Amino acid sequence: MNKKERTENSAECIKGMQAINDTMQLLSGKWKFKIVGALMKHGKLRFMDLLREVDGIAAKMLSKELHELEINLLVSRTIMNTKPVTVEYELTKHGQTLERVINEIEAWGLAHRKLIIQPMKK
Amino acid sequence: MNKKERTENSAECIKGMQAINDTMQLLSGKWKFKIVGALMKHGKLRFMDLLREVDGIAAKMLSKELHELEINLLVSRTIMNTKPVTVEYELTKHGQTLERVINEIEAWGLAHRKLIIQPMKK
DNA sequence: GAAACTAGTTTCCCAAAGGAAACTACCAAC
DNA sequence: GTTGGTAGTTTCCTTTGGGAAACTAGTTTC
Repeated sequence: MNKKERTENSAECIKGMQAINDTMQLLSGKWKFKIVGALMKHGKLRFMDLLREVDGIAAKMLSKELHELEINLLVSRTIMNTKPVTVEYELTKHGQTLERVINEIEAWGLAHRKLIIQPMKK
Repeated sequence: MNKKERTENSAECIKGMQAINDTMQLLSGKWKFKIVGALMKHGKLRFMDLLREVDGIAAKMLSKELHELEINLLVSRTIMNTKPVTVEYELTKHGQTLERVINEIEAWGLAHRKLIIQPMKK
């Protein structure tokens, strides 16, 4: 490997680390994955639906997390012209691209449970 | 969908959520992904190597995170018979299976940066 | 006009996460 | 015997994350 290749390789490394940071920052915390998961499974959901669907979350946290997801263009927020007003939350097209990531994380978790957690109990 | 199917579907849902929790618990925090990433790229690394390689980490955190990764059988710790003693950390076979997860997270982060972060600057 | 639903916000508090610096302990080289 | 390398641990402190409950505000139904 010559100097140019090493420099490029190092740059790739840093870029990759940065990319991992980007993703994890958007999805860090106790609730983001669960909210995205709920929206992935049900499509559109209103605030109160999410409050019921995401087990254990408080209104404050739901509100805060939805804001952050909206700012990052992963979730859209639509105020409906109903009485009383309802608000629909939905994954954006960009938000839907998280499916592959979430599937991998889920698959690894299942495998880990089979390989490590279950055998430990016996 | 009959009652049995609904029950099974709901059980699948819960299992999937649990799997996501399992994975994220093991890899939560500011440093775990970076440590695993460093070991994935370099193979074996000693404590001081990691301290230098993982940018910004303090000895306390590195020590704590390595313990947790070791307990969860993702990283192995080998004391070498050298003077002064050195310790080699390495991903276990199980730890190496994280590669697909990390690749997806990295790929999504890169795409996100191209789609959302870069255009915002212009 | 009181109760109940919508969608949040605000306040106050606690626990967990994380950082900086000092410290232990062993060994080698100078 | 002092400096410097190995691999950590300990202490003390600040920041962040998160939870419970009360509160705003508009609308509808009884």
